[in-house]
Amino acid sequence: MRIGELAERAGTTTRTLRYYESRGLLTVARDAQGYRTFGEDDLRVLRQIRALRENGFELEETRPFVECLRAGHPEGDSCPDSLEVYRRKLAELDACIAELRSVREEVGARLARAEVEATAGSPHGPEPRCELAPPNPVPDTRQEPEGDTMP
Amino acid sequence: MRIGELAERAGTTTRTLRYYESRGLLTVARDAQGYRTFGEDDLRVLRQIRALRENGFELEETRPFVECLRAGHPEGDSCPDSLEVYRRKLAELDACIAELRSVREEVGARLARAEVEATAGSPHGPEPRCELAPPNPVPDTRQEPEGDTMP
DNA sequence: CTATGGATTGACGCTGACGTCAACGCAACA
DNA sequence: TGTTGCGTTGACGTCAGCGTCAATCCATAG
Repeated sequence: MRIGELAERAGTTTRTLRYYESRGLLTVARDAQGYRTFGEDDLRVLRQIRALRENGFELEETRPFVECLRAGHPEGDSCPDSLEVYRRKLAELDACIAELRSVREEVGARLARAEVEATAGSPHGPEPRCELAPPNPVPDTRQEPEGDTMP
Repeated sequence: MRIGELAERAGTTTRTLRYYESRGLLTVARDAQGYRTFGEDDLRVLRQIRALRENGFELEETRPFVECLRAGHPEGDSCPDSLEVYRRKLAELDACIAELRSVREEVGARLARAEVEATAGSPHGPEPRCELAPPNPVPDTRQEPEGDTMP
């Protein structure tokens, strides 16, 4: 199987696969023409990666799962490192949910307070979008002393 | 008041203020030396912006609040456009929280399932971080038909 | 006179996960 | 002999919100 077929079967693009390879997540063999050659195991690895990505895991966080699969285990989460990633993600999710709820309450309160002074307008279609957790962690380059609202 | 003082009083940097100006959020007068000159109203505008940003509002979403303040209203959320932003943000937050909870359940279930097969390891310090909502909406360049898991 | 401190503009860097060219090679089909 | 159609590498673009120089100017303190 070559890169185009694999991409299609995995529901992604060739660019993505080459990117994964550049990150060391895909080990690639070449044929006589210099074309990348993949097998069914690579497809399994890819599906694992995509499944995790869709749940908001960073690419780097999928590495233990990939290595676990490549070590011959039937599932990517059969290894302790993968479980550790699960646990970290759960903690992240819990923290994120708590934070979002607190923000939600504050915004809700502000809206309610502001709506009292003036007659409100007409409801209107919203277009919500959401971020799972990791991508673009809002550059926290500045060192924060201790307890800070995390944006 | 010049830019350095305003930055310090608002708890931000001069770079940030110049950036806001470039986005049209700050209207700036210049003195004889070409230095930017600010007043107390600019400080109020800035505080409004920073407060919203800390709650996960995009810079662009603060614009109605800024314009509301500049229109002479005592609060940035005294105008209908600002309220509309509040409502949109509430919808976003609700959608995001729901999504995160569903992911949390799935990851939790996967962890539980995987923990059954092997004796688990030692708990270990997590380092959670969180995203409020808008920044970096995970490039949805591909057109999705309808119901998709939003990553 | 010069050092210092703050101001100015402009331009590049950074993060993640790719998208999007460009310029090319290689094979099969007409 | 084209011409598709796949593959290759390399490099730049994207999104937000700034950080980080660099070179220069201005005024005040010593």
